[in-house]
Amino acid sequence: MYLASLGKLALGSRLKALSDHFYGAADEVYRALGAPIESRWLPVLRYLWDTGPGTVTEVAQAIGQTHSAVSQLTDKLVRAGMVRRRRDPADGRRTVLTLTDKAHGALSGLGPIWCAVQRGVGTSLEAHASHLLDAIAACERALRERPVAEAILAEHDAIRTAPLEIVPYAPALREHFHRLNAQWLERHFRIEDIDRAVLGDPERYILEPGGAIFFARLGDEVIGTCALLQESPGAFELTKMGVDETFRGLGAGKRLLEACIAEFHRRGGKTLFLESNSRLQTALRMYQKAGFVMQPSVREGSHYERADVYMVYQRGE
Amino acid sequence: MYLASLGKLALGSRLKALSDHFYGAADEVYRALGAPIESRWLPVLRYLWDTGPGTVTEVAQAIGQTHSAVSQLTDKLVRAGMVRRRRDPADGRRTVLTLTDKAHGALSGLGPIWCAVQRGVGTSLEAHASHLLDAIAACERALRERPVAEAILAEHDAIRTAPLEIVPYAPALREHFHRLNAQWLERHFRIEDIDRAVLGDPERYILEPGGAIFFARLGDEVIGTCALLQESPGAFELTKMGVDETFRGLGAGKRLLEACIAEFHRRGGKTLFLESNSRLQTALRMYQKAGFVMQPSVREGSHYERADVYMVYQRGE
DNA sequence: GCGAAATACGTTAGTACTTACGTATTCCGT
DNA sequence: ACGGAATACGTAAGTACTAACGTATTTCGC
Repeated sequence: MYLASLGKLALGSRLKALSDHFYGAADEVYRALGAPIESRWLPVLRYLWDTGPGTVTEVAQAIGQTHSAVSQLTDKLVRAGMVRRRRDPADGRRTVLTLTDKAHGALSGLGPIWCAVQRGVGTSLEAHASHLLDAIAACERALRERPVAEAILAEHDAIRTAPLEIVPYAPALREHFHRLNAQWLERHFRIEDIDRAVLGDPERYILEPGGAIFFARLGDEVIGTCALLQESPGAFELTKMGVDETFRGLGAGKRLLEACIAEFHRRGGKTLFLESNSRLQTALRMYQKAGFVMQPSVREGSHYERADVYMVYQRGE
Repeated sequence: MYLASLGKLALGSRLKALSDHFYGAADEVYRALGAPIESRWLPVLRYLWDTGPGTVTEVAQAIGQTHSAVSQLTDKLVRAGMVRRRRDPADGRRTVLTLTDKAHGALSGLGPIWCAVQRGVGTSLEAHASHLLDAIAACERALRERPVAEAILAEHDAIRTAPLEIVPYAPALREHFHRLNAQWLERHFRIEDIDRAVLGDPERYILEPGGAIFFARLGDEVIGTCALLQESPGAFELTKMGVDETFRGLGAGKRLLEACIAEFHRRGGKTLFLESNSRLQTALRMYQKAGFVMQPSVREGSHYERADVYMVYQRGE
């Protein structure tokens, strides 16, 4: 699913879709069993059922909606004969909502259905349902304490003011080389033996044969890396390009690519190629813009199982 | 929050609220930073940006919405000058959506904002954000394989056909006594020392002093329990009433209560009381209906910290 | 005890979708 | 080659909300 690849950017859309799915399923069940209620009524009806008559604002706060929403929903419930509106004699501003006898009759027959919903969701989603509920509860709590918008703006400030720089390999950065590459390998593919070797000892597998490794730093954070591997004298492979998922879109990949190409020229390389996978469309477009040209078939004797794209750098772009 | 107490029944409502929250936060950020887009545009714009021009249906499937929604959103994007509609020359039915130069310019400047969103949501919600994403992905997958509505209807069928019966204590049921009580204790309070003792060895603490324990079975499952404890000769306490959360609403609690009261009479008891907590409104209403009357103050020398309600059974109801 | 502020609620207008439907265009079997 | 089925899309109508506003009623400060 495409939305999943957007990560936290598309949280709203995915939550909405899930929400609609559950509402739809509930209504399907109510219809199939002839229950005289709709899924959207449930919070109001259950609240009045559980805690007795209540005012519009009280109900609205309990179920996390605006008083207008409750008021409009009440219109429908009154029309359906489930709820009565009464002026509060003690406070003329308030409207007290009360379940009618019809509603009491209807709701008391719904026990088995609600029970089936609880259990059916559980059997259909297994443990994921509880995980989802737990995650929702945790997020509701966190959002009440720390507004997201503020946190995002603070992050934006930090990102904008921190300088983005490309630095060459240093032993202290070895673990970052592993971390940044493991991230995308694990997400999209799996770590092959050759990856494990190279990521574990980049000095031996990349630097000693005459290659180079660069890192992108944003302030104190190491957010990306890319390597230039000398395959044979004068023939270089661009490989192990990885940018932290949460730092994509800052141009770190492009800067790393430029640094590698410059290094390739500085060393008087003759050919520069790369192998990649067609799933990584964003990366492929970046390679193309930098001057790599798609080859008609994969490279012979490729190191990687996942390689289904072979690109070669053409000097003149 | 009231909705949380409804468990899986209110999943739709809570997901919707969360969804709206994230949309709102995103829009707040876009406004604050002067970004020329809205949160609802993101899936379409990002799709076109990531994978190039696409048809209405193609976009709709990728972002999980109807073609109508995409078509109407396209109207807005065209009006905003971000997207162009073009007839597909190869297939006159299709409309190809393309980003305008203006959109390309706008989107290429949004990298840092999207990056800030990813990171800001992460810092605000900490690990909960990833848990939520994982749970969403897992549920999306599960829902595609097993429709919830069917699972619910199957559960309903099983519940309706299984007989609900009340049975007395048997050693094989001891673990159920613990399980059913631990469930509500852990959810609402904490397990006190006296609970641990009684739940661990009900034969010694309840049966031997002249009490009784009943269980509610639904088919093969043990779904509830309740105990009658002889405090002093002729004085009984109703205690340890617990019904599995996913089996509430089937009347098991009421049946257990009736069984205990009948047993109290059978043993010629003089007084019957219970201690509870004002948070357990549903249970209190059930006790009231069964003939228990709220006392003005808590019982002297109560066993429990959590007790703030004291009720005494009045024969005549 | 009186006027301003706060509150409670309903109404209106608007948004972001959905379902249902109508109209092109293409596909496909004969 | 042609008629019906499938498809692609747009439009209309409806739903479930929210935000904004208006109008009662109550509360509060002095």
